[in-house]
Amino acid sequence: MTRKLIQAAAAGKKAKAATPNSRAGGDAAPLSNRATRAAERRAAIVEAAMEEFIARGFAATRLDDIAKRAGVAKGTIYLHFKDKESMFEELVRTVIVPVVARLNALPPPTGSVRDLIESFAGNFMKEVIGTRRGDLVRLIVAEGPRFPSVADFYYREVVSRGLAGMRALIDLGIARGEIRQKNLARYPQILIAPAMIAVIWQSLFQRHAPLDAQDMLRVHLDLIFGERRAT
Amino acid sequence: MTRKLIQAAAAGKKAKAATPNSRAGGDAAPLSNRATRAAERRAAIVEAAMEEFIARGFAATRLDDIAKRAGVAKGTIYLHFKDKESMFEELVRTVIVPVVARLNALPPPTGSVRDLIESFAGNFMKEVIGTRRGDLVRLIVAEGPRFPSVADFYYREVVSRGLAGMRALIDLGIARGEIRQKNLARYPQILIAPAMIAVIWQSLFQRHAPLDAQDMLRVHLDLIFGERRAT
DNA sequence: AAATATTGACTGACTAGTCAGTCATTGTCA
DNA sequence: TGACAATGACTGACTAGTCAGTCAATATTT
Repeated sequence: MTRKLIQAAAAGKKAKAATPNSRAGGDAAPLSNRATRAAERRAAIVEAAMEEFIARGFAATRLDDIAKRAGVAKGTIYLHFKDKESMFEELVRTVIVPVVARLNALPPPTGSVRDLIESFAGNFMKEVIGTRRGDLVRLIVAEGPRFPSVADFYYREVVSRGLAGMRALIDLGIARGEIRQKNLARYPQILIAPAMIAVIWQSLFQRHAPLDAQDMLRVHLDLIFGERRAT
Repeated sequence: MTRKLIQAAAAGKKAKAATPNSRAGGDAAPLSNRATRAAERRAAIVEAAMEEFIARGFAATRLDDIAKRAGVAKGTIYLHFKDKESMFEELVRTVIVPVVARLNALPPPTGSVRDLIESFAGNFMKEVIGTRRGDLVRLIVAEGPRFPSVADFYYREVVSRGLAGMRALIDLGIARGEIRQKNLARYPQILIAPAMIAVIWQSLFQRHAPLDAQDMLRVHLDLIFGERRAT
């Protein structure tokens, strides 16, 4: 009997939740399609899981909390993921993949290398630092050692590609005479370093001393390209 | 009977360890066997706890494992620390404090600023990157958001001091004409950034692509001070 | 009605923290 | 000095609670 009441409540909740269908996609279709529905569920779980993992770390995150946040029963999670661990791994993949895709959609290389890098990095700052994505990076740094497969994946898909891209830009800059330091091409990490610092700073020390990442980046680029003449 | 063996072993250990009484205070005070022993225990617990926390993170670390590694019963931990959480916090303090102390023991500023920074950073690399201390930094990055008091402490004792020191050096470099970029003084983080990257790289990606931190540092300094003439 | 999807109560393994008891060490007294 | 008492550091079995993962019951879709 307790069961019945609970079920009724659950049913009510579901019915209610089904109406305000404010999904990202604007289609008014009833979504009675089972597959669509399942995909939505999965997306909700991924979203909720990311939130929780970022806030508490892998070990301290409870599946019950993820389920509650996703508006789903715990069992449902196991319809989509084998266990907590592989959920974490798949989650990182799921979130990272579209980022990689966008990286691959290269903007046409026009203008000076400095402008290219500045606009690219500026975009990066805006979309990563201080956002959920930035927190994800910190999460990977935090849990990487215990999830080699995650670290591997991240290295392969993001780090190595990102560095390769940076290296190409640096080579271009060197060829065009914009960059003096030829050795820089050996360490594209140096180009990225301030951005990484900003990500970490944001989540650890922002409250103590706010950091203007954009401005820091500009100073860093001045170091590489030489001081800029008046804008 | 098991008990007897353990006790005997402990006694033996104590006798051996009691001799090299290298306390900070130089007083030859007796330090009654008992107190010495307790201090040793505490040190063993701290050491073991650091190892475990670094390897597994805060939440996934079992006190039983720490106790076992320290050669101590679980209850003993609670004679030294209030609970797991405050153990973690105190542990970070305990390990960091001597580092800060050494930072404060400034080396006399002789030679060029570049040499100063290079030797300082070189030392840093050797003592931090790829060592337990480096792992501790990563641990702080990982757990910081969930332990504000740890992040606060680390910021106050290490980050702010380190940055202030760097800023002083940069100012000196600017005054002496070794550094062109005046704005660099506003972001000493840029000076530190490659070192942080190296710490993180070491623990996440070393296996995929080894990173010569020393060399990277050199390139980075070339960026700041200008390319170096032949060594 | 059958097939499929979802639920959430339940289980069992695991662990932070406790505490009554032990015993080496230290202190006291003859 | 040697015998005895007091101390408190240390132990580890135990408690109380947590949480990942399961599955029979229920709901929904076809």
